[in-house]
Amino acid sequence: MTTKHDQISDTLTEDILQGRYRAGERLPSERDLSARFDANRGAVREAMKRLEQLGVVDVQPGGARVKDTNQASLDVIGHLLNQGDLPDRDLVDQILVVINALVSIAAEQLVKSGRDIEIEEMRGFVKAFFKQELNKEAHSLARIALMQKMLQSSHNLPLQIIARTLFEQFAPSMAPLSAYARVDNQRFAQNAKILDLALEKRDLAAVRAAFDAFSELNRETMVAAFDLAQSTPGQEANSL
Amino acid sequence: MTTKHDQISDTLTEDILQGRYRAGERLPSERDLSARFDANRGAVREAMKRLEQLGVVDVQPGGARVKDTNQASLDVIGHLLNQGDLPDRDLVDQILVVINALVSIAAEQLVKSGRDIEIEEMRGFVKAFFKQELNKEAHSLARIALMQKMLQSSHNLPLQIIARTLFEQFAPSMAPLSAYARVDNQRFAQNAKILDLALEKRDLAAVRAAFDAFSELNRETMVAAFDLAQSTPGQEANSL
DNA sequence: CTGACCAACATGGTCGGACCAAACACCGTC
DNA sequence: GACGGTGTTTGGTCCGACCATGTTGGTCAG
Repeated sequence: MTTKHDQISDTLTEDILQGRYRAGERLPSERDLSARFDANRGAVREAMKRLEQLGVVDVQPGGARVKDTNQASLDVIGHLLNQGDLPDRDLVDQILVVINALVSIAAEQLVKSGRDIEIEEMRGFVKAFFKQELNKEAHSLARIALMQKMLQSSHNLPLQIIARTLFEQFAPSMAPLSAYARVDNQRFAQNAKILDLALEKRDLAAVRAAFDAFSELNRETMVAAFDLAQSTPGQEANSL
Repeated sequence: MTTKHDQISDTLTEDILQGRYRAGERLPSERDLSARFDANRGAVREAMKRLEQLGVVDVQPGGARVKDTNQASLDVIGHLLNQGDLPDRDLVDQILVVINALVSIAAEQLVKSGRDIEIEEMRGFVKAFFKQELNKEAHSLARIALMQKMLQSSHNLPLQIIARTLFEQFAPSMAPLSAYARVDNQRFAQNAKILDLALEKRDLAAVRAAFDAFSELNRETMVAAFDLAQSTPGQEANSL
């Protein structure tokens, strides 16, 4: 069982994100909330602290007011994705754009100032795509490993934090869609070879171009899976 | 006066980020902490909730364990910047890299799918740099306005959230450095003209290149100011 | 009727003490 | 030395209370 203050904060977060409380509006008092959730005020307060840190609410003496979504913390993304049966398609696309861009920066940093060893290690991950007989799961794991290695090699803390935060919220929402994914191994292999070559030469522009192509292919794959899932609804329960 | 649980969470955050508690180590119990801070356990619990949400600590029945920095939330950046007299130079550079990249993505999105009106509005902000008689403050404001307009035009929520979060933590740390900034108005104007032209044509590659150059110039300016400040210490108090 | 002022009320912040279930540490048993 | 049980510690929750401040509504002078 999850803790009580987590239930409270989750419920309130959902309420707010779904617009049941408009931005600027005042939330019920802690005493009212403790009555509504049949909980002690202390538990409610802990939940409020969470909401506050999530950036969806501004707690002040006199009352707690709801903030606008775009003033929230990055962690709201996960909540936004979990609204409804399927995540919002636009949001999914936006996240993919950002993730790809972040990994692209990491690649750039790697080429610019990475050690030779790191480049070599990176090429090892890229070479995983040369083998075209990868099945769907192995392919997915290889893509994730590649991205994570890239981020790690960037030696850029904010970059790593942002990417991880985004990814952690994104992955669970996309997991049920893996059944619909269709990966074009050949195109991935093609792109991987170009990327590998660019890495070997440490050609910044080439790496950038190759990696963007790689990312774009990745994004297309996921968006296609998403659209396919959306047009074939009602199979959420038996995906496991 | 700040609230008590804020003092507690700030102090503990600082302690952890400065390595006084190693990753994996257990934090003192809530009861011990409430004694140390001469506070009620409820206040400590609220502080712990904040630390937990900050991602620097993992609270579980049995004890609270310190997490690794790169598992933290993006909000730790501000705390990391506030350590010591002057922010860490590498971290500052990393943040600038990320911010520039984010705004660059926004620019890309704008060119790809922005409405004509938005492009025009954007050009208005770019044109602000044509006038070379801008003083330091006006120039700084113009740069910020340009970036924010760009992010807003991207219609990418995660992007906006990330950029805002980063910027909000970054700006206060950089404020005292504005005195050391030396802006090369001419180069900015030059870059602005190229960027303006690229925007007019909606030439994606050109916009990207122009904007990257613009960002790089921006970054150079700030890093230079930073280095100058670092070599001229002991003037923190009278900067206002 | 309008506007300024003031008192009563509501709200968040803090406190002290208490109980529970689960995790942990210790110790004797085998 | 490995194992199991027990007592302690820890976080999670509850209750009731007090304070300072913010909010609200009503009163009163203009």
